[in-house]
Amino acid sequence: MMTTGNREDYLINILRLTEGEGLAKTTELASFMNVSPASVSEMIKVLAGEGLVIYEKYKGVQLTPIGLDYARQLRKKHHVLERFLMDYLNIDHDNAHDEACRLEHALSDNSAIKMCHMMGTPVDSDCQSCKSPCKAISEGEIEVCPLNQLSRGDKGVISYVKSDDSSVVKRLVSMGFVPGRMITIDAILSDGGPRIILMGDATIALDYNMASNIFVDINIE
Amino acid sequence: MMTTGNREDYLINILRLTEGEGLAKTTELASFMNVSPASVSEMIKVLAGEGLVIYEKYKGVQLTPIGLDYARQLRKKHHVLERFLMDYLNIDHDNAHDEACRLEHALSDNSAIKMCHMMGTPVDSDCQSCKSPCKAISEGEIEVCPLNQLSRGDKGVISYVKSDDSSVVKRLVSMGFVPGRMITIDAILSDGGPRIILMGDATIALDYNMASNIFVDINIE
DNA sequence: TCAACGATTTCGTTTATCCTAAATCTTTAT
DNA sequence: ATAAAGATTTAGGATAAACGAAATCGTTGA
Repeated sequence: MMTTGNREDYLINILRLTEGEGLAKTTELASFMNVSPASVSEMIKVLAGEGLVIYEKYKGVQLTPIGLDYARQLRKKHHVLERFLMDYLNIDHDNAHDEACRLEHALSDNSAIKMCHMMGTPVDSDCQSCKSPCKAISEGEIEVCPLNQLSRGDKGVISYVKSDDSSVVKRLVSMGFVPGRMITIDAILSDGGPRIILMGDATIALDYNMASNIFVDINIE
Repeated sequence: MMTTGNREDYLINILRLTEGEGLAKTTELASFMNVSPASVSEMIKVLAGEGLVIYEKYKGVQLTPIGLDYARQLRKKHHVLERFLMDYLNIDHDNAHDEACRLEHALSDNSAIKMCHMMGTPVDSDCQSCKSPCKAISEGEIEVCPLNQLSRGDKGVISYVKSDDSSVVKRLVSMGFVPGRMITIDAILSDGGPRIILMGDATIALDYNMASNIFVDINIE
């Protein structure tokens, strides 16, 4: 099941062309991937031999269920990386896409899932782990709650940070509000006012609205 | 200057073995990289031909200034990725290291720098962009900056207040330094000296270190 | 000094992937 | 229906990188 980065490129591009149904033609794939039709033809044979695609000569190629899983997993990695590059690093879409195309082959499944969690649920389309409720390390009786709704003394672990405004997420992350960190509400200045938060060795004052973007896992008895 | 990921592995491992000075022996490098001495011998010749290493047969190999730059850049990427995987995704060191070894070849220079910025300055050793003051999170319109680094006349809105010492945060908050307040730098007494700050109707003098705990959003053109 | 042993390089192959050119299949226009 | 046009595959060769085995270098103990 461990194919090379190259084969992976073929798989993900077959998925892009077929979206799971229908056949991709050799020439189509070749121009899409900027390689010669001859190369496609050869590689397809190899992939077919590995059970990742079904290939009928002169007809076209399509993914097997196994190949489809594999390709979707790859595309999920692509998406999560692309979003990270765009939302957290301010890279424009075209460059983010190109870079994600390279990085996707090197990112482990585990890291991809953790990145999804870290970013809330920013991955569109078929990212299973991100469509399902993204609770970080679920166990027992846990509830996710926006940080601004916690009371003085409440403790919890950051589950995710989410906002419509990506710069808000970036700022919070750069302050250290990342999934997995434990926080405690030290003080609340007024109902809609700033929260004072303990996180690790730091004490941080955050305004009510900012705090509403941080979602915290808290234990319930 | 665009070598393959493979050549990059050789460069970074030569750097690891020599730390910029001295020679790496063929066998040493071979066992370090888990390849045969024959492979090392051959690859080294190629790298020498590209001006990235200096090679004296039967003696050993060392990086040229160009190769050294290249390898250090790679190692910087490795570090920033490793820290990201460990600090943000909670991956243990060994796995983070292995994954960084793969990802480092696919990460652009630009993204590496932006990741350093995003993470504050968590990258140790030779990460130039992280040794220098890490300002600029976004190239967009807003930048978060510690108050003590603003110049006379600068205006901004308090984004958050942060300190390792919670009594410091409490004191600042009790003075009125809470997220959302607008401030202006009225005067700077000396480089590392007190700042005079206008906030609402009040004028407040804060010492340089205290001011460093207040983070301000400023607009940039 | 010099022979033996370990370190290093060279040589001949292998694997993965690409390419161009030639051969072959499919489709379509008359 | 069928031949030209277009799509696809096969053949043959290139390149990057690896390996094992054989040849070669260098050092060191007697």
